[in-house]
Order: sequence, then structure tokens, then C-alpha cells
Amino acid sequence: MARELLGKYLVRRSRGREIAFMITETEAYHGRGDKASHAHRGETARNFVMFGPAGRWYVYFTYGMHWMLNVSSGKDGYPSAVLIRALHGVNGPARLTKKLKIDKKLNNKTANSKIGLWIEDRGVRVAKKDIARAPRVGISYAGEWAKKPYRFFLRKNAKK
DNA sequence: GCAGTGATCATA
DNA sequence: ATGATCACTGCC
Repeated sequence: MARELLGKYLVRRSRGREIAFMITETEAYHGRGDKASHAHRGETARNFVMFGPAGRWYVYFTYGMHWMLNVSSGKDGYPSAVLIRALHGVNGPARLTKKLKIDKKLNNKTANSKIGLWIEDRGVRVAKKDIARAPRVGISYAGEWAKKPYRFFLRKNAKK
């Protein structure tokens, strides 16, 4: 799913205005066994969305100032999510939430236009060769899991 | 390189 | 109740 989201558009409608940016970078957090995942230590008040059905926003606050945007994935009961790390022209997971005015209010909401934050396929074709993989960012504490190539991003030469 | 900033969670 | 930690950013 982290791969599939590349090239799709993240659309935000807030106070009557609508903006959309193509998703260019994602990371996968995959199951309880994933030491880098919030779900690794079980379900808590913060991470419960990861344990629910796919397609809901998992929004959390970190470092005292940043909101992170994820979308839940996997079957109901299987804790997993995709972190949206960058949009075309908006690099960085905390920057994009600031730009799109995303915060706690969207947590656990199903991604759709009613709630004002959703994903659209606008027909951008992403070839497999345009997708690069790398280890995830900021999780060096995760031992072997820190090395897994669960970060996906569009190569610079990919068509925009 | 590292300060900023506060919610969250484990420990007690 | 307390203290360490943190899926980051921006300025040095």
C-alpha cells in the first residue's frame, strides 16, 4: 500500500478551500513485530487506529510541535499503517501536516471527502522503475528493522 | 551539531 | 506522580 500511494493525490478541503498534492514519499509500518512501529508494544490510546480497519487517518503529535499523518492499512486487528512523508513540493512529514492544517481532529476518521481529507487517483502512472526504496527515517533504535527498505519514494527523474 | 517543545507511556 | 522518549524541523 505504501507503494500504491505514490503518485496518488492527497486532497484537503478546509474552510471551503481545496488543495491537492501528489504523494511522493511514504513509509510502511508493518505489524506488531515491526520494532520501529508504534504498534510494537501493543495497543494504546495513541496508536489504536493502527489496529483498526484500513483507510482511516492515524494522526499523532510528536516532539512537542509536529503532527504526523498516516493512513491505516491491513485487516482489522492487524496493526499497520503508511506514513505519508512527502508531497510534491512539500518535503517532510511535519511540513505537510502544517501546510494542509492536519491535526488531532482528523485522527481515526475514514479518508473521504466528507471529512475533508482524502486520496484520489488522478491518473498518474508510476512505473516500478520510478520507485526507489530505502530504510525508514528516524528509527535507528529498531535494530534489524531499522535496515528494512520500507521507505518508498518517487525518483527525481520520474514524471510529475 | 543540537535546541525546541509537550503528549505519551512505562514505571512506581 | 515522574521522567525518558520521540516515525521532526530549523537554525547554528
